[in-house]
Amino acid sequence: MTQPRAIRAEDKALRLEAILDAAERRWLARPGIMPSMAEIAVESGLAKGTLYLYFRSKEALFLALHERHLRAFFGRVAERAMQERPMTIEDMLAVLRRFITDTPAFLPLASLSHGLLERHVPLELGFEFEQRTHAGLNAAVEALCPHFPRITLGLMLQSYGMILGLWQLMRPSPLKALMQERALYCPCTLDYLNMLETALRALWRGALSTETPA
Amino acid sequence: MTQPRAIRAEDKALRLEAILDAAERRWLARPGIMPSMAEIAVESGLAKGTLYLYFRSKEALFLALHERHLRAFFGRVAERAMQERPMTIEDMLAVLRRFITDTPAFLPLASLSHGLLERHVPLELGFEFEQRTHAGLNAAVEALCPHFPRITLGLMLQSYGMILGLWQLMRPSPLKALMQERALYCPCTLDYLNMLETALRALWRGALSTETPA
Amino acid sequence: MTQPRAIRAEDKALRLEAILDAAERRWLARPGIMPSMAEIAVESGLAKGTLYLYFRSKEALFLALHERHLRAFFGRVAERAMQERPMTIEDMLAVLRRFITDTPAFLPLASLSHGLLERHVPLELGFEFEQRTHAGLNAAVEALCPHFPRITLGLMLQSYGMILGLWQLMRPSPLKALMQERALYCPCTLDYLNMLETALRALWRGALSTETPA
Amino acid sequence: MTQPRAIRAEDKALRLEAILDAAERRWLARPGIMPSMAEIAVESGLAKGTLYLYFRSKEALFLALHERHLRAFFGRVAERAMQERPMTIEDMLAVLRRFITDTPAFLPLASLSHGLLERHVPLELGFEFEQRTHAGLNAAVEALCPHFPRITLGLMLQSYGMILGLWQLMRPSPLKALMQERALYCPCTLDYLNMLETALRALWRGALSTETPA
DNA sequence: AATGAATGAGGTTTCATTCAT
DNA sequence: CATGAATGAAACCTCATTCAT
Repeated sequence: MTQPRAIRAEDKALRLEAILDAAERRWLARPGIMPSMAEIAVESGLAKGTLYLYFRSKEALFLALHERHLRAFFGRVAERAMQERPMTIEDMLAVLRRFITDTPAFLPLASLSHGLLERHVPLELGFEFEQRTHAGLNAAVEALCPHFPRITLGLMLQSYGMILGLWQLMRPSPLKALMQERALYCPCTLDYLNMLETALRALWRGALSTETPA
Repeated sequence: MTQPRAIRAEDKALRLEAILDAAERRWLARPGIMPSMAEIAVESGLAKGTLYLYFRSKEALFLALHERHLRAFFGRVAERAMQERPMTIEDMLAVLRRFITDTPAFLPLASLSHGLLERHVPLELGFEFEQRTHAGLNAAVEALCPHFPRITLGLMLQSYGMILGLWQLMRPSPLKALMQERALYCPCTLDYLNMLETALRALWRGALSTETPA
Repeated sequence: MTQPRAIRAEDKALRLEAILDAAERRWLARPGIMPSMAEIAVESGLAKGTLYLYFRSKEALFLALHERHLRAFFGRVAERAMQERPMTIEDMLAVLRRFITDTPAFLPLASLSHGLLERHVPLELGFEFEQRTHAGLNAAVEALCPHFPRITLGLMLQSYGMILGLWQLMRPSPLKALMQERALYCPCTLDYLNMLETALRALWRGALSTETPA
Repeated sequence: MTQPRAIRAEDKALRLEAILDAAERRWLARPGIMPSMAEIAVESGLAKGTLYLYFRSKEALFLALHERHLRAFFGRVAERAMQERPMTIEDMLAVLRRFITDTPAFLPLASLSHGLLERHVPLELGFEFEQRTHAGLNAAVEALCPHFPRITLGLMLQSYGMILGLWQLMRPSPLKALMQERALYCPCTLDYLNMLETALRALWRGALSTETPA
């Protein structure tokens, strides 16, 4: 009933990850519905109070989960960028598509994270999150520089914005299913990933093309 | 204490708008925090129950408010497009910037609308909303066609996604203020409107440029 | 849209009955759920406010409906009692069974009437109801006297109590269906009408038998 | 402000009973009016949320209270039946009268329980309640068998129906007081307990008498 | 007489968080 | 460290009734 105590820092880190795993599983079980702390506690086999030993608040927990996603994504980008063979926009899109497909919890959680979490998290906690994220983003940009000399932090931010915003407009939902059924939209608009790639292709082409106008 | 009765359909429409006005004021008073129905009732000088004569639920009320925003925006676009003189991307961006500036409640509410409302609103209600919105969007696209022959519904959707997503990343907040203070980001990232225009310029240039690759 | 005005007392009485009819229809549409005044208004084709011209309150309306039922029952009893041929307990039970079957709204409404209505109805209104009911009951007892010389007001009251109480214990309901499905009760307990007749037979035999003990 | 924690199962059972006690006190304070959960919380010295740790819903709470009553009654019956000396109908009635007098909350709550609770309680919860009650009833019948060889489950049900139904017709109320004042009824009808005993005597005599007719 | 727009009280339940054990 | 019992704020919506038209 009572879990063994995590004494060493190493064990604590493992337990923290286990909690995040549990939260992610519950999140995916009912996408878009924030699981309650009680739910996460049951899923992780710990008591509610124990969660608060590892996270100051529910928001902090989910912010950490989101950060884990971002870290994983930056990692994948850097990994690909490190390889010898040159990268094209299509390569970049492939990495993105792969990540989104592998990490189904990423997009719905990201929507929430930027929409709600930042507001309800102590300033200092949010600041540290942003700092770490920014560092990771910078590293990714630097890694990409050899492949896309004209890349900027701004373009990355814009791309992320597109990823998020388009998701909110096109995420699968009963309503979307109904609309498709009644043939309201042209087929293309119903496939988030394709639409996203089209958009990012245009965005990057427009941003990276040499003949930048005024 | 008791408000005069709205008997004629005309008066009812006015009262409905007045309720939306009240909701918008409360929304702006504490941006990002959904006001309670009690709050809106006080602000509008009506009783709580009366609000439910005009809106089936709280979500329906806010969805209507969002729809009013969208209608207004489409109206402005169409208005400009109807004029004789040709439009450039910059003209389009000017209309957008103007609208965002004039309608401070638009962006925060739009974030919520697509994030939450569709989930909590009866399917049929959501469907009608989408249908009307889609009609307005189509009208806007058609009005813009003479100016941007290569414009598509998809590009409009992508642009809206960028508007939304970027807002969530860059909306002003105490955290953003703190980050600026500590000089974490380059100045440009702190100005949502500039960043948005840069992004849309790139996106539209990439999408509308004649040398569209595969 | 606006109904013709009921000016003559006769027309008013008709309209009053029409309202009761509407209430009974709605009551039967969802047995056991008190319809709202709005519902009754729609069903009767009148406006909510109009109902209050005919009944002081919702409770008064349903009390009137219940009284109509009782009056009908007493009428049937008297009608049978007036006939030449002698009556047995079985004849009495047949009248009762017939009435219950013909008037499905009677029992559920009676349960409510005695449970709730008397409490929420102005004393004077309740008093008048009781007075009229008592008169009808007395008349029924007198009509039955030739057939059952030992009959008393008390026995009638006890019988009515049995009708009501047993109904509450045995009324059909999803729970009862589930219990039957799982064979919890012996079959006999599941048939209200049979159980009631068994009970009343015993009650009347015990009460009317000549060898009344101390 | 914060109550001591009930950690052991034993303490929890005590607290559960304490909540039922509080509910019963509030119920008696305004007979027939269901106290709100807030009221019960105050009376029990606990927080509202704590009540929900012990009962799934308000209805479940009152159903448990009713069940406690029934259990107590069956207990008393069994206790008397276990004694050596033979039982007569009058002994049975004495037990009943004693219980009703000792447990003033029983009858009003029983009326509600069968009228409303079963409808608003999840089927499974209601089923378990019925099952337990049925077991208790069976035990009582078996205990009574030596004294009343012809006793049946049906007779017990009929008796309970009479207890309930007659209560609803004769429960004390301002209206009843008014009627008595105006001498509308003969005195006997105003005394529930006497009327009930008369009725049950007749019922049992009729049901248990050897000369059962067709 | 008829209408129906406006009123506003009323109560259940959830769940993040705390802290005694 | 771990537990889980206790807390209590927060907000929606219904619907009987009134009364201006």
